[in-house]
Amino acid sequence: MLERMARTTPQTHGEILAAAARRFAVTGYKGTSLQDIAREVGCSKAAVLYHFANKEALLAELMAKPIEVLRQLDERIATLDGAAAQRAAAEGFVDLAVRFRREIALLRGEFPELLAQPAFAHIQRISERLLDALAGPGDGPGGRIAAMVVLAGVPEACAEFVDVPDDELRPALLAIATRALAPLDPPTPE
Amino acid sequence: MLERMARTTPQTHGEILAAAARRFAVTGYKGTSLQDIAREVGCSKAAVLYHFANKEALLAELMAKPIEVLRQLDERIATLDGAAAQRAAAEGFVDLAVRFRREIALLRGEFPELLAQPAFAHIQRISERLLDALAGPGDGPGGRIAAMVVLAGVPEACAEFVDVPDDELRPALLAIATRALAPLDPPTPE
DNA sequence: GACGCGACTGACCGATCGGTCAGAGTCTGA
DNA sequence: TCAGACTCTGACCGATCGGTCAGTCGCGTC
Repeated sequence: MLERMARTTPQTHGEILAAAARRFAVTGYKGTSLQDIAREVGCSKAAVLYHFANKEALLAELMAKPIEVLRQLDERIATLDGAAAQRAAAEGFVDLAVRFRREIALLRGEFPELLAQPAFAHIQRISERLLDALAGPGDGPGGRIAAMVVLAGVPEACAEFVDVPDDELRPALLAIATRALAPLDPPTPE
Repeated sequence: MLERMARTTPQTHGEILAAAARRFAVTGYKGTSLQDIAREVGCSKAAVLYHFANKEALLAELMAKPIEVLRQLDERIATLDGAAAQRAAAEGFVDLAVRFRREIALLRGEFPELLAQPAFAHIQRISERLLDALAGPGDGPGGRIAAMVVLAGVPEACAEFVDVPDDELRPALLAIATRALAPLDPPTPE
C-alpha cells in the first residue's frame, strides 16, 4: 500500500528536534501542536510521540544545554557576594543570553507560563537568585528594579537581534547592563 | 426550578470585566478560558458571551485605555526628532508602563502572540516607531539594542513590582532607562 | 522460512476550547 | 393584560488538543 521508501533512519529523532525548534520559534511552544511538527518533518504525530515521551520532553531536550549552563552560572555566583557577584552575574547572564539566543527566541515571552510547570521549577529559583545577584548590595528597591529590567530586557533583545554577530551583540549588551545597574559601580566612587 | 435571585443587575458587564482581569493576571490570556471567567463571576459561559462578542472583545475593552494613551504618545513623539524624541519617548513610555502596570501584568509575556492578532496590528507599528525613537539618532546597532532592552524590560519590571508605589517606581525606572540609553546624552558631550 | 525487533502508521480517545442557539424568566410600558 | 425588550441558561456544535493503541512494515538473525 505504502510506496514511500523505507526510512529506517534513526536520525528521525534529530529531524523532529530541528523541526520543533523551527516551529516553536515561529508560533511559540503553546502555539505549536504536535501535528504541526509532524507535518514539518513529514511523518505522523504518533511518530513524534514515539521518539519523545510527550511534548514537554521535546522542549526539555531543546533547552537542556542552556539550562545546564544557567545552573553552572548559578553555582559560580553562589561562591561570590556583593559587587563581585553582581559583575559575575551580569557578565555570565549576558554571555548565556547571547550564546543561546536561538533557544531563547523559541520561547519568546512564554517564560512565565513555562517556568510555572513543575519540570522547570528549579529554574525559577535560579532566576530569583540571579535577580538578587544582579540587584547588588544596595538597600533600596532601585537595585532590584534595575535587575528586573536587565533580566527581562536582555533575553528579549537577544531574541530580537538573532542576526547580529556574537562579538557585536555581547559587548553592547554588557555595556547596557552595567550602565543600567550603574549606581553600584559609579565611575567616580570618591 | 431555579431558586436563585433574579439578578437583573446590568452591572454584570463590569463584574465580568473585573473577573477577567483577575484571571488573566494569574493564568494569562490564552491560559484563561471563558469557562474560568464565568465560574469566577458565578454565571454561565453564555452570559459572558452575551455581554461580550467574543474573548478578544473582552481583552480589547480591558486594554482600551492603555492603548489609547500609547497612541497619544506615538503622536507626540512623531512631532519631535533626535534627542528630544528620545527623551520624550523614554519619559512617556515609563509613565505609561507605570500607570498601566496592572493591565500590563495581565499579559505577562504574551505580548508577541497577542500583537500578532490583526486587531492589534497597529500597536506593533507603534512599538516599532517607539523603538526607533528610543534608539535615538546614533548610527550603530547599539542604540537599537539598548532601546529593545528598555522596551522589553520596563514593562516586565512594572508587572513584577505592582506593589511599589508609583512615585517610587517611576523615577527609578526613568533613571534606569536614561542610563541604559546613555550614549546619546553623555554628561560631558564636549 | 519463521521470528523478533525497531520504526512507524491510522484510527481513536477524552478533554477542552471558543462560540451558537432556542428558549425561559423578569421587567417595563402601552 | 399583553407584547416586547433585556438578561441569562443549558444543551449543543465543530475544531483541536495531547496522548494511546493495535497493528503493520522492512530488516537482520537464527
